[in-house]
Amino acid sequence: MDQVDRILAQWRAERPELDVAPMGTMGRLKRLTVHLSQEVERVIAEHGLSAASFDVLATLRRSGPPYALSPSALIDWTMVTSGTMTNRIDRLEAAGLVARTRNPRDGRGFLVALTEAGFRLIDAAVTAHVANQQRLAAALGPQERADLDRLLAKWLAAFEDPAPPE
Amino acid sequence: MDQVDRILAQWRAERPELDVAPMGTMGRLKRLTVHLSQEVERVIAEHGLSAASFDVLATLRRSGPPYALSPSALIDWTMVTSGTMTNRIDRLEAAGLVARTRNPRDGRGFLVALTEAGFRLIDAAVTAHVANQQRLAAALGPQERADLDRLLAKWLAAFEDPAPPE
DNA sequence: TCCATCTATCTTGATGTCAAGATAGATGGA
DNA sequence: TCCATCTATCTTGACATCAAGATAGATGGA
Repeated sequence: MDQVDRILAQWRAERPELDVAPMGTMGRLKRLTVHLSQEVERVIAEHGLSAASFDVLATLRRSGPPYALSPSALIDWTMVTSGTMTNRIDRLEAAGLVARTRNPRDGRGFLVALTEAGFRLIDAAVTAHVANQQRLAAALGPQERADLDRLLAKWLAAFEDPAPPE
Repeated sequence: MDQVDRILAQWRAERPELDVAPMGTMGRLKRLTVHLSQEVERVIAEHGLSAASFDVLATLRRSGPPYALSPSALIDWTMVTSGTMTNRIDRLEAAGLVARTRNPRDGRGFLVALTEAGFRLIDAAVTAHVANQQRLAAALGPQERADLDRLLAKWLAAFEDPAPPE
């Protein structure tokens, strides 16, 4: 009997004709995401980063040399709108962690590149982040983690096209 | 090979010493939550509500007669801070969907009650919302949904105390 | 070459959120 | 009764986000 069970019990008393089983699963998904995000953001904040900044820096870092992508490519990887990405890049640029350069192939666009400081910071932050994720995942056993991963992947496939973003 | 798989492949190429399996599961969890939230908010918006407003109205509705709770109780149910809840109540009050009354038992506090209009609106919105959730959950079979629910509940138990919020 | 159209990015305005602190009333022990 | 302390709620200021629209450069066909 967790918080979600209590919510479902209230609905069954007030609106017994509704089938609230999917609400239970989606409620657990949402609440779990909130709790995990709070833990993840705590560790990221220890490196002076917000989740939004970490997201962009990590995307650039894992893209490999020369650690530079267009704002459009960053948008495709991160599930945010163009306005949000402009704002994220502005803040990272002001912090000296990325630099905008004109895209030589397209005068409308830019390339956003990690600076030396940005590279060092995200490399250290990612190491701590991955260790933190392992700690959080330890609440489930190896088989359970594999089962969960498979189920999430199947559900996610209902939304995400198999084509790569770039 | 979904978007998360592509992200993991990049990390394995750039930082092969990191174990990114938990990152994969948590990434799927996060992305799935974003997609599901977008779908859920679309239907809620058809009733003129934001997810934040829906959340408060639904909490009041399922609490049963007299459909009134203190801001503190609403905070406990909804995982937001007191400042956020003040803002939510202000907007709902301005829209005529809830009313604040002094808490007769505690002069510091209030009771937030559904108005007649708020009750009618949330009852209609919840009906559509539950149908929408069933549609979204249909991407998995009955056994898969049950398995997923169990795994999420187990992980969630690492964060949520078994004690009720009120 | 020109221009209609498309695309990449940025701007604007409104929401929603949190952390930290302020305020006012409740509470219990001396 | 009084007061130190606790608690419920609100306020403030900073971010983050989105939708819609603006701007400037790219592109292809006439």
